[in-house]
Amino acid sequence: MIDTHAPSQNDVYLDMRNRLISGAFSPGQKLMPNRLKADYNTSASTIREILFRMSCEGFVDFQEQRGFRCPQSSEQKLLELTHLRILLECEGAAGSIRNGDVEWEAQLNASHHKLAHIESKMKSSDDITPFVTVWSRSDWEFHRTLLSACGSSLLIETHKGIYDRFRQQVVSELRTFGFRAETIPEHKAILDAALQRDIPGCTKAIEDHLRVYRDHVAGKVQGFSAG
Amino acid sequence: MIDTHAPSQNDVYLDMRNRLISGAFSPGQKLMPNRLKADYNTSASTIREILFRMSCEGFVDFQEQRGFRCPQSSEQKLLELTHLRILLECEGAAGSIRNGDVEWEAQLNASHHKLAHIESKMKSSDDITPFVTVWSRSDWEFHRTLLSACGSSLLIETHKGIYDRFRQQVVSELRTFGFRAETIPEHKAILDAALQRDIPGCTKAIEDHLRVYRDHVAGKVQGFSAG
DNA sequence: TTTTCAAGAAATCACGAAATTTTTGTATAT
DNA sequence: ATATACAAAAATTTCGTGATTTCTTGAAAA
Repeated sequence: MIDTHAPSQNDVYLDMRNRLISGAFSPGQKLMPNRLKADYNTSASTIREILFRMSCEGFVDFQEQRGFRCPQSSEQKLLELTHLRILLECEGAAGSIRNGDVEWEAQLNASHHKLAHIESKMKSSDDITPFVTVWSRSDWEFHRTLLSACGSSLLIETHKGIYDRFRQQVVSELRTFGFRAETIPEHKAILDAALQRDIPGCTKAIEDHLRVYRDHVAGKVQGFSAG
Repeated sequence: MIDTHAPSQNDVYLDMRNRLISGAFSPGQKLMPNRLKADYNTSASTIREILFRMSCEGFVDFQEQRGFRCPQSSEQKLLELTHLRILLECEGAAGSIRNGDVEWEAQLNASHHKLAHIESKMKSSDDITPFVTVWSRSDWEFHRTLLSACGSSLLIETHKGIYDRFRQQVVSELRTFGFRAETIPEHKAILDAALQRDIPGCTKAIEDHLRVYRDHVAGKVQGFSAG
């Protein structure tokens, strides 16, 4: 956003959404159109409109006459988000396993390869922060590809919304962005089961991958650090 | 909307949403703020903002620089909506069965009683149109109550969004609003299984209740008329 | 110290006009 | 007759303003 030209509404939308998801605002923080307009070289009305849009999707809280706020994080929210993400992701993966062709297998392989590459570098690194942005994108790319052949664009869209809100919560609660050393074998297990067309196995692998967030909430897990 | 005073933004939102769901606009029809503002005695900007909100929820289509449209109906959409509705409703019902207390049982009984009352009147009536509005509300109330004790407000909200879009599609494809004579025993089966805390049975009853829309799409069912 | 209240500051909301883009209709050329 | 170019009309998007509401501040009373 250095260009002096006014960016398109959609650019602003995408950037704001990204900032929200990646924890650029602290939970509960007020999001004021009059302040934000400076960041994008547009008017307050435009920002307001965009904030409004995002409040429907759950990325910002909105109260009439009280403006917009970055959503408060809570364990309950993360629990519900995890629960729903598991449900949608298992259903979508099952669909892809049933319908996916060789092209899908290839794409899944490719996205996992990139993800594994980054994750192995992160594992052997003290500070993961420089990787976090790329890893985030790769993790999404892998999970997105997993569902991409399920045949239901509605399921895919719904899952994306939940996935992003899940990420938003994880970032604000765990400053690791959700990366753990264990994600490496977990992602591998998902990939293998999917390529073997093993629906129950894939379902289980996805549950195992995300179960940790449920347990975290339930207070059963202490360590969340990477490495 | 006869009052000359400007209604609150939320009133307009609710009414527009209702019109969209109940088929007041034909699929593909343009939704222009400049036209619509007359219906509500507000400005075009307000209408625009509301339309934006609803585009996030999927009740209207939006294209940049091209405005808003009532969504095109398609069999594929109904299929995907049905699929997702089954998934969410089964999961939510299972949660309610696990967590629901006596109060939940009572509410479920009450909402089913009202629903059954209307449906029996509709069954013995030639023209169902006068009942359609009340029936719609009752059907929603029953299914909402079914999930109300599941413990996840996120699941409830997500389900509501899908339910409403499902209804929107059904209305535009089948002018019966989705009522069939068979819904009466189907609703009863759902109620009974839920009260017996029979999760597999309830899941199956829900699937049986909604399966007909899948089959309709697949061309396996001809008659959709009520009675 | 805590609570109440009022005045000032700040933010939100609805509105309509200006600017941009798309669509429509007509004339011209191939 | 079809296609292209151009102009007029219509619709969409953006943005600044004023009215209304909410939030903050600080002094007075309990």
